[in-house]
Amino acid sequence: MQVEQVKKRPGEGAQGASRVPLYRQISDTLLAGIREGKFPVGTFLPGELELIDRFDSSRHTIREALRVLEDMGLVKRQRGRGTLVLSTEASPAFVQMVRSPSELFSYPDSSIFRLLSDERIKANKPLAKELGCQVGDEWVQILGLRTLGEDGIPICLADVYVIPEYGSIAQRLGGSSSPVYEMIAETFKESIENITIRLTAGVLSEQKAAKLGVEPGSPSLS
Amino acid sequence: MQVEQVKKRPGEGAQGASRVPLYRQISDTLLAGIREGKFPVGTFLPGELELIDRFDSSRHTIREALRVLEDMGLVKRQRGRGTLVLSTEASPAFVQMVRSPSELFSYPDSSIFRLLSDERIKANKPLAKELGCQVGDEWVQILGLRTLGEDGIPICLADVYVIPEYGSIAQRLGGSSSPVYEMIAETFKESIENITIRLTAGVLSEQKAAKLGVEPGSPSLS
DNA sequence: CCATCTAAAATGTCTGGACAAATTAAGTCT
DNA sequence: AGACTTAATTTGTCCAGACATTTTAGATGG
Repeated sequence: MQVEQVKKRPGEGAQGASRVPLYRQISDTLLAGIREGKFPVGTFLPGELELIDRFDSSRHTIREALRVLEDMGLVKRQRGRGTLVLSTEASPAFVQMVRSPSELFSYPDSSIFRLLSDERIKANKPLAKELGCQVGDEWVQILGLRTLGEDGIPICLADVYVIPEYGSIAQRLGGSSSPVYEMIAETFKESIENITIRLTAGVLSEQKAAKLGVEPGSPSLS
Repeated sequence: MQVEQVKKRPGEGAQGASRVPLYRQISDTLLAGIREGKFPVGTFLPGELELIDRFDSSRHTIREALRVLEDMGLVKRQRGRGTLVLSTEASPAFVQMVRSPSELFSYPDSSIFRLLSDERIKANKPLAKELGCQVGDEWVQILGLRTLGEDGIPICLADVYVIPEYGSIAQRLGGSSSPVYEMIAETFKESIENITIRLTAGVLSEQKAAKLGVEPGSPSLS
């Protein structure tokens, strides 16, 4: 039905570019401007109306782009005033979360972990064999990449498969007592030992888990 | 067209209540519903269209409300699927987690982690693309499988790639202060947040690390 | 000169509508 | 039964307009 579609005008250049949302392109442009010094820290970004004119887009899109910068902590928006540039570097969300007093700055470990994907998949043959399960079983695949610094080199790629049912348990653990995490982590570390790796993973239950009626507290996972 | 707008309550009646934006009221209502169990964790919230009908507002407003919940880490939105309820509590739960001293009561979590393989490989094309490195770069692939009980069903397969150089640093970290682990763990969790996953990874020095002679104290990784 | 008022500017909130893209489930064909 | 196609559902992106609220600066009047 809607196949014919006029393709709108944004796609005129290249559909490759259209894969990146407009508001993203705009936020990237503004971000570059901030880093280049076009919009120094302490000054105000152009108003929304001017940005609308400059990027030839709707206000909603402009605001979406500005929201990206705001979420990054680069700007602060104030009604009646404007969009104030706060910083040129994105402050990783964890910075303000780490309320630990000292051990924070002890290491200039500016590694950043970025979640690549998080999706339910069904085990194909090779994966099923590796996991020792049946083909078609559902798993939750978590893909994450840890990089060093901003554009830094990649350090670690984590590819983890978790069964959905396990999610409910993990959720319970996370909800009530985190020390369990600690313990599991230690368990993990213990078992590996010679690698000094710690890992704990849990995924929240999806409707699947709800359907199965896995009540928290029932150790009847086996 | 904009039909005169019914003036809603902002006018003169209750300006106190009018201070709360509509999308905020909606998000609060949904939040209450989540906490009350109307939308259990693991299920999906009503679709946007239904919410539009239920709250008699525009889609933009509904989406704004859902964005609030998303930013709180309570729900996760996925195109084509819906809005999944992840948790009933916002993230602050993890704050006190790190500090909890002990109480590592034993949990009937008889999961066992078994190391499957641990070998150096060279990135092929797909892996290189995923890692964002060049083909041929060396990595250490760690394969582990976590099973439940002895012969139990598999629960989690971990496939981690770590650069050899990073191993030395991990060793340094692990050797001296564990708080760093804490921090990294927290970082990780924070970045993922909506999945309640924590992960830290490091690799003990192998002969390789020894050969490289990476002295502890040299932060010259970058 | 100073207080007050007014108007302009800027972001916040809200309503319409339309198409795009991803997911899922149903259906069809082999 | 299994693979492929189709259609329906759902969120993502984008546009155009309107009014509200806050802030700032200018104008006014004492």
